[in-house]
Amino acid sequence: MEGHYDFKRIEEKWQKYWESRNQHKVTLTADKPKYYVLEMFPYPSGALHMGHIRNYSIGDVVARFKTMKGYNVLHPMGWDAFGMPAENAAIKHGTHPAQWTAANIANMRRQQQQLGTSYDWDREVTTCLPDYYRWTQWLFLLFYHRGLAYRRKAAVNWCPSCQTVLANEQVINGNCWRCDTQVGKKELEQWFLRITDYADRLLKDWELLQGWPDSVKTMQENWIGRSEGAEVIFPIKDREEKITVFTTRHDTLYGVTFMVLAPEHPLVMDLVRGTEREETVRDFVQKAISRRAETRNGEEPGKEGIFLGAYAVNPINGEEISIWVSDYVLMEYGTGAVMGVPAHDTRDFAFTEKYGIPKRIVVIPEKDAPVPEQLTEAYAADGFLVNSGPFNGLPVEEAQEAIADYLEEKGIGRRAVSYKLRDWLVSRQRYWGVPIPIVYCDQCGAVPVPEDQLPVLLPENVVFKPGTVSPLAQVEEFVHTTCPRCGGPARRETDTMDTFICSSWYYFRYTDARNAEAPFGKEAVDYWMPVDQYIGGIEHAVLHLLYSRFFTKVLYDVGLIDCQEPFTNLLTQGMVIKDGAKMSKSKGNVVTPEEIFTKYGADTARLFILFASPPERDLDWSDQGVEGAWRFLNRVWRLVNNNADYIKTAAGGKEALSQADTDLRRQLHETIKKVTEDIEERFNFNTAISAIMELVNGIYRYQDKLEIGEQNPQIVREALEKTVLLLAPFAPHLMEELWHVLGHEDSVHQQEWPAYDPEALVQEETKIVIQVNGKLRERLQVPVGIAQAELEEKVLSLERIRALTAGKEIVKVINVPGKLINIVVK
RNA sequence: GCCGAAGUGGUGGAACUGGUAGACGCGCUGGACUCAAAAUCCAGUGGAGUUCAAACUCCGUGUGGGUUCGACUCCCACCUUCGGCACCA
Repeated sequence: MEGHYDFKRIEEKWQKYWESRNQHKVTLTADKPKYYVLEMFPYPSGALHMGHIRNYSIGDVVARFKTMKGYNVLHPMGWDAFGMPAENAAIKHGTHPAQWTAANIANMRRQQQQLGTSYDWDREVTTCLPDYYRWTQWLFLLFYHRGLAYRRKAAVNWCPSCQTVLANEQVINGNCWRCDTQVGKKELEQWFLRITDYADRLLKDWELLQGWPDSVKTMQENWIGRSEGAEVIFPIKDREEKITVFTTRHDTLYGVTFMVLAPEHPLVMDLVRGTEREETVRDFVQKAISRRAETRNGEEPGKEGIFLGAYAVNPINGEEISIWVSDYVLMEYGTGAVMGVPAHDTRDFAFTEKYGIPKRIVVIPEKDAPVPEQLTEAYAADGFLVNSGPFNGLPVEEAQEAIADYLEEKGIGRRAVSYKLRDWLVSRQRYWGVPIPIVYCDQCGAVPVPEDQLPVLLPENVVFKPGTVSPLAQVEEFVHTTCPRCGGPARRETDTMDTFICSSWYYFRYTDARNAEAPFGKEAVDYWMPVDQYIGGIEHAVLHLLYSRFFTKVLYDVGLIDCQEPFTNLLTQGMVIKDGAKMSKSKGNVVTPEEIFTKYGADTARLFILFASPPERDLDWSDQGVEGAWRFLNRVWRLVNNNADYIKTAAGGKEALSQADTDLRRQLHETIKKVTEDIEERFNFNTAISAIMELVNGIYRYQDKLEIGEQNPQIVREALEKTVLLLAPFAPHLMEELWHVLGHEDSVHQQEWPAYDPEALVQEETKIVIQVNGKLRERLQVPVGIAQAELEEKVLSLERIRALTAGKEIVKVINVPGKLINIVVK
């Protein structure tokens, strides 16, 4: 036998075998418990990288394990196939996005098959094909008819490099999430989805998501940014209009000494129109707006302001306060107007310091303490009210209730909630996306394309030129159409949809991927959904994962599905890094799946990736670590092959087990227990694999220590077969091979997952650790059932313990049965 | 600034509910096999010290305190790294 196994031959052989048996095809089987495991589908960029390999290896272990556990497992794969890179490639190389994408898909699918993944390819979903995007359009119209999709003119994020707008979630630190270019603002009429309607439900359904990491929940919570407070209505002196502000600190209403409007606030120019301030204010506002467009997030903002010459009246005490405009107030949040309480808000404090506005303290930390003359910084913490009329002496929390009641009673305000979350901007000025199924008619306005006219096909004859806006707008045959309502001439919407819409519902489509009558059938979706285990990168914490939750809730409300959350359990895998940094071409630390497949095969790649670290953590790529995984697989291969004949020929009657037999058998069943728990409860594949390694070492040691005649072939056989079964989800090809080497004719992946035998775990003796004052001093082998009093006596009579306790008082003896005895002496 | 995660040998990482710190792998050292090497198999491997040896002692999980018979694990304060949010009233 040669030194190592022929992975190429073995992996190809069994991939063909599985395919020929249709082994990974899954159908709705109502009497079997289902399990839906899903890895985030990839963008077809051209080739898989190690992050993909990690993602799919984790998913495949879960899928194969659950299959062996008797579940009807849905494990599909598909392509998030619309998006910018295809269009950029078209501009650069002249290939059509459709062809470029199809070629990439073909290559990546080949690599996934090479990895040995157990996908049901009959359910493959490709978002750029009409049989899929037809239903994306259908869903868009469903949102539209429910008032959840609407068009509005707004200042939106604009990426000059991608030549398109972006949703707020897609702007990362002021830069485009895809190309990292700095994002600016543009005033455009665009389509939005009303995700803000679902803000509260997105926040409240956490109890359905016990299986999600806290980090992701916190990130979504911060993003939604719910604040409870009040709106207060301030009349303007000598004018009809009123200004409403949102505040979370209505308890400090008596401390208001000024008011600030956002530069975009409509009242700003109204207040100065016709006064000598008009020009200066207009200048200021324009500069503030353009400055904000240029300011990167993270830069220290200026808090520039200017007085408008007008006064508002504090409704709670009738005081007149100056009205200002400043860039530190945002039009998009709350009401775009803020009451200034410098003594209790750091931003207001800084503003008054700059412009010499007075401060008034209305909260002090200790009840009835003297009110300080001066403040060096704003006091934003808890305390008791002062200078607040009838509310003096109340603690902050009670004062908020009392003042809110008072505002509502007098009709000068009300309790209110405000969110940071904005509606989802979904228009994109690009070609390679789903056409928005809307037609504009001079007579009828915006008209939805009727369902029976779907899909609105993406035209193929498009000219790609760098820097052109909205390529679809240049395709005359596409743009010019007739109005579905009045039959008159009309123009099609030429923007396409954000690709995050495509990925917000693909997991539903998998349950019924070839349905031509509907996005999915009710029976299929109710059987398979929700996804039991979702696996992917944390970078989607507030993008894809938030959008998908939103979609699911809408579809639930419509009655299309029965689940309110799409993903019951979420595993966010860590990055694959090398030499302390994320793999990247510019750093020159890239290892490609292709080279590992060629040198070691897929099983080694999988085993290394799963062994090197637990899935949520970053994984440090190590060539020597890969070598170790390769060596281990060969060690198993050798062990099985060397014993195959021996255990077949020597299958005799059951004899009494020797001590070595019992010990090996105990180790085997302890390993089964541990591996099962590690996979099932914690996804700790690394410790599961290490336990199997120890077992393999144990079998080697058993055979090394005993002459052939002293060994028990039945025990060896049991150990080898179960080792192969335990390793099957991790190294599916080699274990299939070895399963057959052991004389079986069916697939190892269709076997039952081994159960441990509790009787094999029973020990006659156990090791007790003995401590004196908490320090390990001795170990003692004792029978399992030993009486505790007898054990203590035995321990105290040990020579070494007597020496250590001689002349000292034994204060007490701690006895952890079966484990440890600690003698406390003084 | 706020929120979250993490800091353990030369190294990737174990230690699950407070109970033998360092499993398993890598690397390194020694041995077997070989003409030799590769491959493989076996053994050793946290640091310092005592010892012919068997053994034993002390130190040791980012830092400083605390709780406890006993702390990588719990509490308080701090340091460092990574990630998210960032004028959100």
